[in-house]
Amino acid sequence: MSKELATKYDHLAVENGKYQKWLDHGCFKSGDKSKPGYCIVIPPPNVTGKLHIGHTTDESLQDMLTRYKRLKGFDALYLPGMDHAGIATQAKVEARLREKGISRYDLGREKFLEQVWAWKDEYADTIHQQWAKEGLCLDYSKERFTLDEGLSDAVKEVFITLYNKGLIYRGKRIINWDPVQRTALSNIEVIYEETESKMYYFKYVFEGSKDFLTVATTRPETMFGDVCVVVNPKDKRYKSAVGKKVINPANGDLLPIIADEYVDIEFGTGAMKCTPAHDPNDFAISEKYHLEKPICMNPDGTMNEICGKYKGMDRMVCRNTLVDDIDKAGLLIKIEKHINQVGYSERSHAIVEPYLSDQWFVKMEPLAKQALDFQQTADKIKFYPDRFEKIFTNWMTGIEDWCISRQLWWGHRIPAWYHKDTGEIHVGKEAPKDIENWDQDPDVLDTWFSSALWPFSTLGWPAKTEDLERYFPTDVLVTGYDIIFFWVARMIFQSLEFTKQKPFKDCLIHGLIRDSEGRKMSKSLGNGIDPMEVIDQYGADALRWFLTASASPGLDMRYSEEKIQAAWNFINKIWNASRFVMLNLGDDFKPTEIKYNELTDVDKWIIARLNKTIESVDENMDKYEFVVVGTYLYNFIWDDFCSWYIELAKVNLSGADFKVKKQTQNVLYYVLDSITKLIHPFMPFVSEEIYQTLHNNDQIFIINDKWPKAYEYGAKDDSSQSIEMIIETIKRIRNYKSENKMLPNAKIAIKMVSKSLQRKEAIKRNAAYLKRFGFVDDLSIDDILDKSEDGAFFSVGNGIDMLIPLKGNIDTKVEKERLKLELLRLEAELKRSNAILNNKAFVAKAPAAKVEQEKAKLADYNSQYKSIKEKLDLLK
RNA sequence: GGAAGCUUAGCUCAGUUGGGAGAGCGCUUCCUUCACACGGAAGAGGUCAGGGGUUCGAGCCCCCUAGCAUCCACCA
Repeated sequence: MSKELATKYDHLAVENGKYQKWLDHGCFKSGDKSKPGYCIVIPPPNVTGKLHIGHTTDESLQDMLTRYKRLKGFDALYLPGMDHAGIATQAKVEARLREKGISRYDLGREKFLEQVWAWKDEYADTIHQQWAKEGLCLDYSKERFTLDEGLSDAVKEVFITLYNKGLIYRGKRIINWDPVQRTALSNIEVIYEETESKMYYFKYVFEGSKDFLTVATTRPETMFGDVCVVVNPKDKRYKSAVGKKVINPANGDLLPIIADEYVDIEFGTGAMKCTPAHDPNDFAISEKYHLEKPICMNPDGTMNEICGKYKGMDRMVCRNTLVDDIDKAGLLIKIEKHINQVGYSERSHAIVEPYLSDQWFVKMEPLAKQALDFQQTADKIKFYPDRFEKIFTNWMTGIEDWCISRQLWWGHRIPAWYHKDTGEIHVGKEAPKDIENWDQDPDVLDTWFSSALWPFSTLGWPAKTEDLERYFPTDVLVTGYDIIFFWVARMIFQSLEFTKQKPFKDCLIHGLIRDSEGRKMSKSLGNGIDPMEVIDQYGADALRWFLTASASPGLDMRYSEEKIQAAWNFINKIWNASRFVMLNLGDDFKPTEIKYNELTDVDKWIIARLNKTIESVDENMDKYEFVVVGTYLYNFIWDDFCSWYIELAKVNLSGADFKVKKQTQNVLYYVLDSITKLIHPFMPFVSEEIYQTLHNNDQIFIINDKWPKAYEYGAKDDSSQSIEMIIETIKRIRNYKSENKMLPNAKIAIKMVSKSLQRKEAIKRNAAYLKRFGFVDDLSIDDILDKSEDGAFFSVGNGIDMLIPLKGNIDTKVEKERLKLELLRLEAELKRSNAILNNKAFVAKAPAAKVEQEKAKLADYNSQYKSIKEKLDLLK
């Protein structure tokens, strides 16, 4: 052991430089064909800025799984990449330009895109540095970007194929229009928020009459686009009105009154204005009755030329001005407060305008059906937790067509050209030959269109590559529930359509990280946590342990610094335990073969505990139950290994028996070595540091080693009763001293009593531990207790009693009370145990092992009860 | 309106086919013993939201109620 660990865990010293070394030694390279393949693709972060703690959560889980699989002997590929993030990135770059007083239109498309690419390079760089700090074992030789050549080709391939199959079409539909970004949005990019708005009631006077009917609206400015008033045919109030005309108070136009079942008699006045170009339901009515669809707004949300004097006004200004004017004309009846759901743009937070516009759509019904059918097969994607499958299938059922065109510049240009004269559409990878006669569609595709292809486009699709063959379908997708619709669902139907396979076998959904008060982290609240600051302060290992080992699948978790500190403390504990081991192995230590049968009881005990831990960890890693894994590791390392084994081993290490010492050293080495691998997926840096130090070699890397095997030593049914008994006895002694206000290190005499030769032998073998940790200076072992002997009496269990002799110094009254309490406790146990065992249904139905276990407990309680009862009777 | 969650110790949360209520932090008492005081030892603290049901047995399964938060849909 030429290199020693520092006395205190220093995360900065441990983590600095390691990542580069891993890269230099190709630790993250994939492609070893002698092993089975395994693959996780990173959910590509947006190149809009820095990674936040949500990314770190995702990535910690993915990295943990990849490292685990590597140790398990897989050729595990963790594939990196980033997303161009159309709207988001363009908005950032536009905002930056705006500070200089420049708009994208000033620059023009080409110059503007140069600016965006520069931005992309800058932030890609930042993201790379962040991944390094997180310690992600990404294979950078396979890194992809959604706008790179291969992926762009995949996008074109998909677009053209779907177009030719009739699953992509261009049409004039009501879409969600963001007047700030000046682009169409898909339905899920609109966030509905309950908003207090106003309901305006206007008089619509009948043509040639003074009578009127009342129409209510929340958006008066759209009245310039009205084409009729609709009532329900069953509405008696308006029976006679149908077929007549009323005057639009906004512009004096005559509007026919028509009848349609769509109108809800109960709502408002029962008379609805119909604005086909600015409302999806009105649009449907206009289609049904072949009505005009006049548009009254410009793309930037100002009123257009059909609005007369309101032309050029912003829609909200127009609303107020128009209402004033109508009021002056005596046609305003009332204004009421009205709570309704208003749609806001996810990115710009502008109020979204339903707007009639020419856009490209993906026809969802056949694709959704394919995905839903697939989930009925045995080959279906497994969601963890499985309730998210329902979220997915519910959404896919009855889903509307996906608007995929965006009036932006940053993104995949739609591969469609329109003939200047004939209007003919050409869709293809290349432009038509007589390009001078054609104009390419200026729009780009929704950024999620390319993300949807990510699991296979990154592996080379549409080419039939070796990687695709080897790593696809990918093994698990890890992401938050907030993007199931945006991304997960779309990957599934696109993958099924184009590869005829699922994109991933498992889908692991995690929750969101909230602040310590349970609020969502957001820029406006300023409550976001920068993962890089946390890493600087506590280390990536501590942050990763917190993120992976304390979050239940699918549930949100609160961030708090105390929890990170607790994680740090745990690592510090591991660090110091490692220090202890290395100090006690010595500089020239070379492990020799562990001869299991020659080990002391404590050595066998820790190996039994290790075996059980490995078994449980394996089982729960495969179920993605990381909290359970974390609990097993924590308890094993802190309680079993640090609190008990290291302490007990001190006896072996300081003893005179060289062979015992050497074997215990071997076991310490073996267990610590196993621990480093067990924690490696969670804490890659510190585990590497300890591993290399333990092996006295900084040119070997833990990730290339093998995951520990349960029962490499010892058998499954090995009993570790003798050490459990020793531990129990030590606890009893400590408790007795504490209760009796004795110092913990007060010397004490004890008498251990058992009729079993085997148990007496076990006590004799392990007497040194009792002496050292119970501070026992006089230990005697007997077959039978002379019940008249004065002292504090205990039944330790397992047929062993203990007496702390007090030779006349005992307060008999107190001792009697203590024993009575103990009897009461045992009586309750006996009652419970008997009740269960006397139950025929239990004995018949419960697993045999469970029944046996209960019987053994009952026997033990009985013997303890008997011992104490006898002793108590003698005191009377 | 529909769906899927959550409610367990003072706080934050685990609790894996139903079989003796757990952890971290905080709190009390004691201990600077040669891995660790970012530690060790011993403790206190819970009618598992409430009510009903199934079962020999329920924190866990079923039903109802209340509170909290989420997603989807939506009427002008």
